[in-house]
Amino acid sequence: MVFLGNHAEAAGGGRTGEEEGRSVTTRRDRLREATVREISETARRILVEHGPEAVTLRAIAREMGMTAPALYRYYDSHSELLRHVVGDIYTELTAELQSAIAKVPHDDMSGKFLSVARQFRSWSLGHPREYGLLFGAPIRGLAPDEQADFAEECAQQFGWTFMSLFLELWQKKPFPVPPDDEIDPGLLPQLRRYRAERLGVALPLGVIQQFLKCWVRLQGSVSLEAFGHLSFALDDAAPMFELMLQEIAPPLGLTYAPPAKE
Amino acid sequence: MVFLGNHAEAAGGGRTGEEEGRSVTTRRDRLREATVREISETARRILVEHGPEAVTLRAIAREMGMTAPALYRYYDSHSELLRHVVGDIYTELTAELQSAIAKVPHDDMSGKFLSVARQFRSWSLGHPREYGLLFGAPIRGLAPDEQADFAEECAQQFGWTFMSLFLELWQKKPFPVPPDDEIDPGLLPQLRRYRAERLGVALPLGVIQQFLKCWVRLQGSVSLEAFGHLSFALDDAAPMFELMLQEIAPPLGLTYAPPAKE
DNA sequence: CACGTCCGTGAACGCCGTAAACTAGCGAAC
DNA sequence: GTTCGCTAGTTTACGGCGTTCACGGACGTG
Repeated sequence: MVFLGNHAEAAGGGRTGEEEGRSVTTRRDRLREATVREISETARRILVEHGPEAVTLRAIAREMGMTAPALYRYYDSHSELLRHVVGDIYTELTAELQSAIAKVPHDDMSGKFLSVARQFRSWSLGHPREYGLLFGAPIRGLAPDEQADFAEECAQQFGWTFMSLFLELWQKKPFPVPPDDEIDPGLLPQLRRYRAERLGVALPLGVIQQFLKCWVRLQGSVSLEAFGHLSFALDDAAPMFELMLQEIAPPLGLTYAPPAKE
Repeated sequence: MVFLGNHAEAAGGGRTGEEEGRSVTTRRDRLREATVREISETARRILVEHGPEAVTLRAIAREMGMTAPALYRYYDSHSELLRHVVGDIYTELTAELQSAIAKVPHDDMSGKFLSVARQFRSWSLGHPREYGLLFGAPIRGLAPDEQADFAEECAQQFGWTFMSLFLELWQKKPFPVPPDDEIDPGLLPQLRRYRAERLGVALPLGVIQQFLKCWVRLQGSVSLEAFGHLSFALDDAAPMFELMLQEIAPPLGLTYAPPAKE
């Protein structure tokens, strides 16, 4: 599996001419890395302050005191730059979720589950522009290149955060899952494939089905709320979210507890 | 309440100089209306064939054998044109859902419910670009003007399709709903406001809560699938959708039935 | 010192939305 | 029946966009 704990690496793509192996951090490389970081941060700031359509090469460069073509020294295109920003955001989100898990006592699985779910929601509502970029309609900087796409990799890391919590949950205290012969025959091969290709661990397909059911409810709720598609009726959908958590928890052998008042 | 059955009206905004009341369909008006329709259709076609970012004024005009500034005779801006396209799509979607309801025997509420849910999903998967425009991250042609926004009006009509089915369902055969004092106190005033401002009918708040719960699951599932956020694990999420319907139906007093094989 | 590599600029191309000035033609009024 | 006003369209133009290219200057290394 992918599963890398740290995320500050894989920066330079290995231009020609280096002799492999030794001190890769020449002075130039350090400057370059700093610039790359500044580009991402600037793009992110423009995204937050002025919306996704304002994240143009010229605006980023202007903000940095450069001209637009200079950015081509760092990214091949506007799309690629955006994809890296997306990757960074995924990584940040993943870190926030991990930290939400870590804040809970190690054996309190119910607490971990509720904590990560609530943190996902609150991050999403607190970063609507970023959320839209990550989970909105797949339009702009799309077209994942044939190469290992940076954003895609970070997205998998993000997904793995939930999946691994789910695995831990089932391994520590198995909850009832449907046997294979009660699972929709059209779903079985897909679950099998997912288990083989992405998980690579032996576990009942019913666990994966249960995971997907929960995931759909969780991200479905968050998406609707973050995109404003519940505001036709509600200003604050938090109670609906908690209601969903109340429904989701028991079948997983978890006990619901209301959020700690701050 | 709004509730207008037909939707082919309210075209001309009533320019100055007419003497009110009589034959509003002068020859010029007819031509103009035809052009307006052609603009929408062209924009829609470009959207479907080349994606949302290709729907530019110049592209639409080019396709119609005109120049871009001519379109300003019909719409004040690119955004306003897009909002009208959005409205048209909402209207089409609403019609499809209504027809899905109408295809089912009048007293078969379970059938109606399942039919409209499945039709919503299949329309969404069959029209991903349109779906993204309607329900994606709120970015592009946004900013609903102070005036009665056309797209917004069509969206409400769309929402009403589900809400009215739900109402009919509850009126014909009431299902159990939580009493007011079991509803989250933070949710109560919101439900009350929604009932007063948008529904204007007397019904228990628990019904509205139940409606919202169902709506979140339904549109949440469809959104995730239509935006490709389930493809990390599944090629075909239909079984997951059916699983959700199986869970949703009983609490509403409905009996699930698998989709008719075509 | 000389060289190559990298970072950045400026100008340019073809898109885009939009504004303004202008024109051909229709419909109605004198 | 001519005239007039309104309408639907054009051309031109401006600024901003992504992107390409030719150029220069700075840096690190031999």
